[in-house]
Amino acid sequence: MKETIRDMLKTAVKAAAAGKKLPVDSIPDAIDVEEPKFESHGDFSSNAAMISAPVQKLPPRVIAQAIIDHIQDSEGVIEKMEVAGPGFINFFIRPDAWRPVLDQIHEKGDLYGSSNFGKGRAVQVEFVSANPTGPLHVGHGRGAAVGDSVAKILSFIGYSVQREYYINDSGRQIRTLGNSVYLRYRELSGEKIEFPDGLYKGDYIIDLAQSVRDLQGDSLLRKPESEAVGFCARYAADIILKGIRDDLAAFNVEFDRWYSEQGLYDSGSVDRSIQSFRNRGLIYEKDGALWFKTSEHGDEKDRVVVKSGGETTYFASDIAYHTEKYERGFERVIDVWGADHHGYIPRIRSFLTALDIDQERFDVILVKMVNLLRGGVQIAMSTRAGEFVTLKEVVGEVGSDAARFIFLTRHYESPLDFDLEVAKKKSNDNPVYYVQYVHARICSIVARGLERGIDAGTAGPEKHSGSIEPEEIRLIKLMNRYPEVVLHAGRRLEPHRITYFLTELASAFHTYYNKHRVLADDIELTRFRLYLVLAVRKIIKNGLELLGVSAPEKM
RNA sequence: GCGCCCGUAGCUCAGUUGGAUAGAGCGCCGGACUUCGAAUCCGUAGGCCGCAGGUUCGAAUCCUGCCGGGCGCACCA
Repeated sequence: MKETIRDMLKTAVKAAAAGKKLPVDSIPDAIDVEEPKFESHGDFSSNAAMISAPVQKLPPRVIAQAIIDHIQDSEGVIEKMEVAGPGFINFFIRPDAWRPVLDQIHEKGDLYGSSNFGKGRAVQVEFVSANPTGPLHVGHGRGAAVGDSVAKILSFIGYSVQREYYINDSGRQIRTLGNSVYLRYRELSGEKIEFPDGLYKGDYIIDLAQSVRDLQGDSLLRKPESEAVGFCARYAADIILKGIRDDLAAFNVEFDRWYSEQGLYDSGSVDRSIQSFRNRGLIYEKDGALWFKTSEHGDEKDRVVVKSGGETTYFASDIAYHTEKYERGFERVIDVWGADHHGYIPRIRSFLTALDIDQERFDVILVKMVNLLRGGVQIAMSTRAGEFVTLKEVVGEVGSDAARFIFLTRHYESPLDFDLEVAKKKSNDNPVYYVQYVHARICSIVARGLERGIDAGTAGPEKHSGSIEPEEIRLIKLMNRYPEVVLHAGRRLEPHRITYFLTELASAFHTYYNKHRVLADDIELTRFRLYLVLAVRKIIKNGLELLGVSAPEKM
């Protein structure tokens, strides 16, 4: 509909110019056709005349009038047009002209809202990527919800998407994990242990130590410490990673690939990467360490890749990893990180510049923290002390749907308060049910219709020529907007836009439902309304799917 | 001290990448179930969009400077 109007504007300007009413026969691409906030401003409004003023060298209102005079409305969708305010052109759509939108929705079905914006380009979304040193907590849950939803949306707008989890399974933290488990293991074997700071203290470490004992008995005590620690590290990381996979599966998040950091070392990829940058003079030696010249490309200082002790840093494998991402053929790479890592961005960006990779091809989604509350009271969390609420516990308590939806109710850059009690509430406090309820309600209506012998599947508008209610037009207008909401959410990588849209659509539906009966006395009217309501159901389901939330038929 | 993010209704937050008169939910108060699901709806109140300048036809949005908050500034991960 918007495009139609845009086209009409272009042709009108050409026609006006041809008739010598305007000096220039084109309009800038920057013009907008938007839905005004106020109904009195029409269904659509354009700033074309104002934007064109500098080009046409005429007052906006004069241009606007000239355009209106030359609008050709071949399809007859416009009821009236007017010049308003400083030079807006307002369009009022004929109520009947909205009906074809319903046909489009039904024709496109599950694909309504999808597009080919991405043109099949390969994009990778890497998210969660939590170290396998402990269970996932709520913060990871938010990252998972955001990453997965972004992936779904991008896929829906025509990208070829791969979801990846980067496993930090090498380096010091894994050794720390091994040490932690090993010490607990010795403790369980009867030794008196002074548990040092800096090790992982959660109860899960003791559980892991116990299962090492169940498996190996006392045998590790007789082995050299490094070997024993190594065993504990590998064993613990495996178990924890398996737990992470399970937790994510319960959260309806699936990855296409689990990428091992250790693999980058084993394959020699890290060494090759370092060597290649060394050859190019981008990595140099100083004070016995190897440094990357990130400062030349925007970082505030150079960064160490290999410490003087010979140990590589996290940045070393990240260089290799991100290089590989592009070598694997991804045109776009999106990393989802916790906001506390934001200082890391210039590092990666400067390295990409060094690689001569266009910055446009790299995005970071920084997800801010989650404040977990219970009944308005904040729950204290400390990863170090091992006191935190896990994702598994939250999903177990409030359910995957509620958790995912709430994680996506805010822009990811905004800190999120997550109240467990609210998440469980079955009321308007809780937007998940508000939206899901629409789906269930419509399913229920359809079922009742069937009882009366009306098959909603064959319902249609064809014979209904009566007038359309304002609440019906409002619903159709909203649904008409859905494709661009999805597109925008995808372009900006902002799933919350879908959440907001669904809430708005749900609200419009509930209002409609309370005012008008779908199963009316008039059979043709009923068929039309079923047709309408089925379209709503389709979009609710589709939108929820993009958020990774189910659309129940009964609640 | 430097960098990034953020200040919008009592609370939690949106605001279509510069549009007309500022938007929701919650909370408060008052209403609506003999008919398709009340997990719903309807109504009222609530605002120097942190402050001060600037850019222009037009600013919550862009620029500068303050004030206030969060985070980051390692041969950490």
